[in-house]
Amino acid sequence: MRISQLAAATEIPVATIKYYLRENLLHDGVLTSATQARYDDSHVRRLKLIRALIGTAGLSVSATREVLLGLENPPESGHDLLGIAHHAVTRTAADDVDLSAAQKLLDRWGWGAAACDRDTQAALVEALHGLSEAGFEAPAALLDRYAAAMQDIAEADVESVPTDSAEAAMQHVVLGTLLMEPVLLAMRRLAQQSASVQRFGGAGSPRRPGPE
Amino acid sequence: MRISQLAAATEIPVATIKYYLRENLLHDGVLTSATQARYDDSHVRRLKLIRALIGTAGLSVSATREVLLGLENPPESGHDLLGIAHHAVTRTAADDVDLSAAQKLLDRWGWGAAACDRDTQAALVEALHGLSEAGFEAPAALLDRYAAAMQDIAEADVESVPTDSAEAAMQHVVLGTLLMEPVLLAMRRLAQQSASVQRFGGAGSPRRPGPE
DNA sequence: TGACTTAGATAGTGACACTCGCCAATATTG
DNA sequence: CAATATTGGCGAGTGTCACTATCTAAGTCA
Repeated sequence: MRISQLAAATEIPVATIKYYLRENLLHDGVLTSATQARYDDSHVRRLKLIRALIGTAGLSVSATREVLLGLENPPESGHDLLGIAHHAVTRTAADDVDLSAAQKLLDRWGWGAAACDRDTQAALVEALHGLSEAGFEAPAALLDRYAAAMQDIAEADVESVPTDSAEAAMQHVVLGTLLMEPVLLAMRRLAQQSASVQRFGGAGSPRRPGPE
Repeated sequence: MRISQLAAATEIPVATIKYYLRENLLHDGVLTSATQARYDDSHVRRLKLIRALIGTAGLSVSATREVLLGLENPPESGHDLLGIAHHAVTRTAADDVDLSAAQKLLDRWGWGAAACDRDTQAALVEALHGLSEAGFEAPAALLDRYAAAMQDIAEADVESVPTDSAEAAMQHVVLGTLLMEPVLLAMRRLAQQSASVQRFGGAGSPRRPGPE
């Protein structure tokens, strides 16, 4: 398969494929001469994965590179693999962030504070900070309810990891973590719309207050 | 309060405040002369809100403008207000998107397909498509479990909307929708880490496979 | 009076994800 | 074999975005 056929098969412009090659997101094809290389199915699959990570999951090119690298050189532990996925979507926290608020919540939810990544804890603290800065004080009961729901989801996540093949487990953990996020957010919005209709009545569609 | 004091109070550079003024995110101060204006507490609050929407929630400047506009000129129905918030985080779907997959899921989850916004449905379809393109086929049972959890969250969302003041309700719906998303995602990651330790054992921290 | 601040406008910056154009070397086609 | 098309590799350009810097005339304050 030549690059133009690869482009046709994936609907990605040749220039973009070349860019991904340069950025080491996509492995090189086999050079058959100085100006020709062969690509195969693995390139097609890889490109689809790249587009899903960059497009659907909204990762940056460099975060995508790290995730792909992690998939190729998997750590021994499934837990560390999860760390790679989480690291890709969580920006590094400053050293002086106060995590005590997060620790308190983790303790309350029984999520063994020690086991949890600093950066992810910082992300929670920052998100809650943004909320309160905007004048929204989330009642503890509401957060608890959210936490219970997310714990349920996380348990489903972890339970659904296949144990037979290590490679399948990796794919599953990383993709399930990163690509499922937009699914979950879309689900929440749809569920909100449904609940909102029942609560407020469906005066109009969410987008249009009525006939124009 | 002059602009430099406003900048000091919010820790936002003067140049950035001027930019927000130009972009109509922030209302003008009261001109006391051709080159002086007074700002007050409402500007401080507004700036904090803007930063939360752009920074925490990750909205674009133009989406932020639409949300703020919606907060100022509230629609009569709470449901329409939710639509404004959802519209801000959901890109407009093409006309020819096939929503039948979404309809089927909405029916199965009892979320009254008709009541749900087209664009949000399209976002779900697209997110699921990205997942399968990447080679991750989510079992229906897993999606059902996710849906149940998100429904629980959405019900908590809608129930927690205050009914006394219309203004408070607006703030609540919009901020609860937009600013809570990063909170929920951080919670999921932390819960995953906790569940992962219990499943795979905590061989190392998620970020570091071991002592270096 | 003179140093400092400001509104308002224009232009510039850096990051990001591509996208384009070029060239020499090949491959394909007639 | 010659004409045409394609390719790898590389440097440079594009458009978008959220700022950021600079300038000027007009003001404020000590």
